[in-house]
Formats: sequence, C-alpha cells, structure tokens
Amino acid sequence: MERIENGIKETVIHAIFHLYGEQVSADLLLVQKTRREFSGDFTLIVFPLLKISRKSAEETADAIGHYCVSNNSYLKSYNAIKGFLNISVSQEYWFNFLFSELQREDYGTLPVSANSPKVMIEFSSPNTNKPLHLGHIRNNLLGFSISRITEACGNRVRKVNLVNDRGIHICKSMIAWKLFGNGETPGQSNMKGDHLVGKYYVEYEKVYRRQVSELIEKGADPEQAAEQAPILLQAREMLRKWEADDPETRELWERMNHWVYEGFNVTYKRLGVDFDKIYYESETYKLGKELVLKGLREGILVQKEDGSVWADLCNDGLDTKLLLRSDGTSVYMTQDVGTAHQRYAEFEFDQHIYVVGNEQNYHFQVLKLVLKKLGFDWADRLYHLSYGMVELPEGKMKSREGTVVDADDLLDEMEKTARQMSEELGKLEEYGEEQKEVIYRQIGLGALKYYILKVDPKKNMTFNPNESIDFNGNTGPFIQYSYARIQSVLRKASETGDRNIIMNLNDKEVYLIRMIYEFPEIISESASTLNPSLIANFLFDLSREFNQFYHDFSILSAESHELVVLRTHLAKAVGNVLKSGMGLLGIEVPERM
RNA sequence: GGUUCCGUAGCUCAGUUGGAUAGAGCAACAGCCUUCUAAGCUGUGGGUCGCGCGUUCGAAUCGCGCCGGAAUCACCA
Repeated sequence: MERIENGIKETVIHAIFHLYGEQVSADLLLVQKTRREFSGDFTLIVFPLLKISRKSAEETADAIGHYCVSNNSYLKSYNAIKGFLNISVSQEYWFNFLFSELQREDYGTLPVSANSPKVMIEFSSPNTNKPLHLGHIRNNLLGFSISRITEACGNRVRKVNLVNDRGIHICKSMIAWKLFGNGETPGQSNMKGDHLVGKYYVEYEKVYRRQVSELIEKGADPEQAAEQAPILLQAREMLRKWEADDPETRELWERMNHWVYEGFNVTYKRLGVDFDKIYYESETYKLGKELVLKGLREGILVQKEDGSVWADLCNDGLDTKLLLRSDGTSVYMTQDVGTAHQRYAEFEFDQHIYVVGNEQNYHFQVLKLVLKKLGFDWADRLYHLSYGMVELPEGKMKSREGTVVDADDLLDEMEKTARQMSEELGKLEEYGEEQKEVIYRQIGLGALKYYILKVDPKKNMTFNPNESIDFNGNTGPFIQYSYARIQSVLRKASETGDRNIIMNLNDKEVYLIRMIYEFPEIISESASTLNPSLIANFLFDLSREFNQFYHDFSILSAESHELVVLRTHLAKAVGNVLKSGMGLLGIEVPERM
C-alpha cells in the first residue's frame, strides 16, 4: 500500500526544487501525524528547510503548502503555524481507503511465501524441577506474541523451546522423591505432575537447610556445611550416575520428567502457546564439544594446564570464558554453541531470536562472540530479546519466602474473577454453560496477557495482582469489550447500501480512519523493535477513540442511509483491527461479553 | 570496581530517527443509562520529565558528569 507520507515527501521535494531550485533528499523531510489540537492530517516540519528557502518559517511553510495542494490531487488544504505545515488529505481519499483496504480482514499483515525470510524464535525454556511461574508467563507471552508479529510481517517463523531437563536441579527433586516420596505419583495424589515434582524440590530445600544448620550447630564452618550436607552429596551422586547412564537413575529421571511435561503441556495449552519443535538439553548438551575441540586445534581457543578450554575475549572488552571443564564436560555455553550450530544446519535461519531474561545479557554477548570466533558468520543473525524481571509490589519473588506466583494458580484466579464479574453483569444469560466458560477464559486470559504485554519488554515490571484483574481502563477486557460491542452492532446491521456516495466525514470519523491507517506501521515497528507493547497501546488508544465515537454518534440510527453504511463499515474496520491486533498479542476476542 | 539497562503525576505505564501547551489508566471527587452492550462516556484536581552542565532555532528524547535502583561479571544454568 502506498503510504501517504511518502507521497507528501515526493511532492515537497518537487515544491522545493520548483520554489528554491534545490534538490533535497527525502530524509531531510520530517512528516508526522498532525497533533489533535490542530487541523490537518499530516505535518511537515519546515525548520530544517529554512537554510534552503532563506525565508521565514511561516513564509516557507505557506509556499510549500500552496504548491502541495495545487499539485497533488489528494492533498486538499493546509495551514501554516510557525514552522509547522499542516496538510489535510481529501475526504475522498479517506472514504475510498475505508471502503477498500480497510475492509480486508488481513489488513496490515504481509503474506508469507516460500521465499520469505526464516526466523527462529526460542522461548519458554523451562527447568524441569518445578512448575512454571509468573516469570515464565512473561517469557511465554512475549515469545508467542513476537512470533505472531514476526509472521505478520511476512516471515517464516519457527517457534522452538529448549527444555533444561538435566542437571543438579532435577536430581534434587529426584533424590527427595526417592527418600521421602513413598512412590507417590500424580495420579494417586491428584496433582499436576510439575507440581508434584516441584513439591519434592521444595522438600529437598527444606531438608538441605535443616542439615546445614545441624552441621553448623555441631561446629562446622558454614561454608563447609553448605557443601557437605548429606542430601546435597546424594543429589550429586545421582547426577554422576545419570551422566554414567545408570539405568535405575535414568529410569527415575525419565519418569519424573515425564510427569513434568504432562503438567507443562496443560499450562501451555491454557496459556495458548505452542512450539514447532522442542529441544531437550539432555540431547544437545554435548553438541558443542566437537566445535570447541576443533576451535582448539585451530588455535582459536586456548587450553590451560589442567585441560580446561577457554575463549579469550579480552580484546573484545570481555573476560575469558570457560567452554570445557578440566574433566572434559560441557558447560551451558558449550551446549548453546552446539545447539545454535545444529539449528542453523537444520533451518538456515535469517534471524534467530532468543527470548531470555536480562540476567543472561552477558551470556548472549559471549555466545555471539564465541560463534564468530569459531568462524560462523551467521552469529550476527542471533538476537537476544532481553526482557526485564517481573517483580511484585513487595519486591522480588523469592521461592524461599513463598512469594513466587504460580502460573496455574494465577490462571485459575484470573478465570474466577472473570466469571464473578460476568455473572454480576449478567450479559451472558442466553449462553449455555460451555459457551460461558469459553468467554470467562478469554476474558481472564485477556486481562492477564494484556497486563503483561502492555509494558515495554526490556523494562522490569511490577505485577500488581489487584491491578492485573482489573477489567476497566487500560486493560485487555476493555479492548475485548469494545470489540464485542462492535460485533453486537454489526449483527443488527444490514450490509446493503450505496458505497459510492462521498459525504462530509466528521472529525471523529476521519480520526478513526487515520488511526487505522497507522496500524501497518505499528506492526512493522513492533516487529523491528521486538516490542508487542506498541501494538497493545495502539489497540487501547483505538478502543478509546471508538468508544467515544460510539457514545457521541449513532451508527444504526444515523441521519441518512449513506451515513449508516459508512459508519457500519467504519465499525467493522475497527473491529477487524482490534481482532487482528489482539491476535498478534495472542489474545482472543469474544463476540459478546 | 568493570559492563549493560532503568529513573516521567500518589501508584502502574505511554511518549520510535530531537519538534507545537509532556499524555493515558488506576486511585479520589462530581456528573451521564425509556436511545446500537454503562466491562462505557464526560469533567475536576495532580509534574523542577532524578540532578547539573553542554550541543541548537528547539531537549523527557542527543553528549558529558554526578545521584539513586536493577542485572551480570562461576569448572551454575
């Protein structure tokens, strides 16, 4: 679609050549949306042009404005205030735009073809020793939304998850289960598998702390005690056995991880996220080793006397980084080097986005550098979407103090509140129980997702439970409600009518069309900055604007038949954008609420 | 201490390559439903944009220096 701003710039370039005899480049020209208080649609800032015109700001703006209006058919009028040239686009233009482009359901998105760029997006990446919590929710929602947005910009997207299924953390749950579990299974206890495994992780911590303090009471040095608690030694022994492929340990490991996956799948499903491929660290953790050894042979990496292998990144302003332990085993970095290599071999991505918290900024800086040093030029295609921590009003979540917000509990809570609220309002009475449940879920989830996605990913955010279940103001349900109201109107409207009559659009109508006109740019901006909050805030503004319009003007009882047709199409266009915008956030919109 | 990020209304947040008088929501108070869904709309109060200096026609935005906060700097992941 041809952007009006570009047309204006082109005309202005001609104007300047015509008026002042100088050829200017388009990037000297700044065209933006005209602010609400002034009349006009687009504003050219003329200050940078004064050196060329050698006239006052107002004179220059006036001359350029005059030229634009007489030489560009869809530019209708202008006004010049100081150095701001406000230009109005003709009503015919907006009218035609509304009845063509804006009626498409896929308005704002680009098609994906076999030649489209390939983008791999890793998100979620949980450990398997405990259930998902609020921090994971932010990760999953961001990852999923970024995937949708990236796809809407015409990329082939592959969503991947890297499950951290091995290591000392799962051994801790395993040893606690073995010692105190009496064979407890999720089925017996009627507990989600991930919660059951998490329960034993907590149990481990309890026992461990008790043992440490017992050792200290007996006179042990605190640091030594922390290292020598019997249950820790048992967990380590279990990890050793795991690495040695001990059948019994492996069997227990498989069993407990399986419980966890069943639990995770339930949560993923409720959250509405999914993956194209799941990688397991137990299968990938050795992959980098060969690449590292090859790098060592080629002299890119260095080996210490004890046999450990390091990357020297001092010349890049970083430190040295361990890649293989002295016993030859891999560390996390090694694993990520191998995984990236494997993924490139499989998918040949043009871009690989890692949705991982900002506590790993350093890790990804190092990862890119190491890959680069090893000679992989695609290392430049890796991008770490570093998002901020989620905190509670009282401060950080601490598992030790039991302040961690569990994902399943939170989802239950949101749904419960949505149900209460809906029942109070009593607007769904004609619906069956099943349909009602669907809507409660949509609203509860919509509130949670929107609450988290409306803030800039890179910033830390405060999760206030009271605010998150608020359904008024800048919230998901507010946008859902706006959509539902539009659908209600559309159900009552008849589609017929003459679309070719041009009439005077009122300010609010033009403003709404202008806002929707922005949508494609909002999407591409949010894709290039990997920031769904731009879309969230846009949808809120659009909803607010529509609600005002809805309040001030009647759609179905407008003064003339033509006006009814116009406003019906406008409402439909707004509805389309709300629905597809929410879709990009991974949020569903109900037809009624 | 080094590196990176952040500091905008009482609270939660917008403010994209520097542009006109810095905006929303929540909370408080006051109004609007015989009219398309009041989960809505309207109004009132609320700010030295952490502080200072600089760059220029113009700075919340860019640069430098402070102050305050976060993350990270493991033979952890």
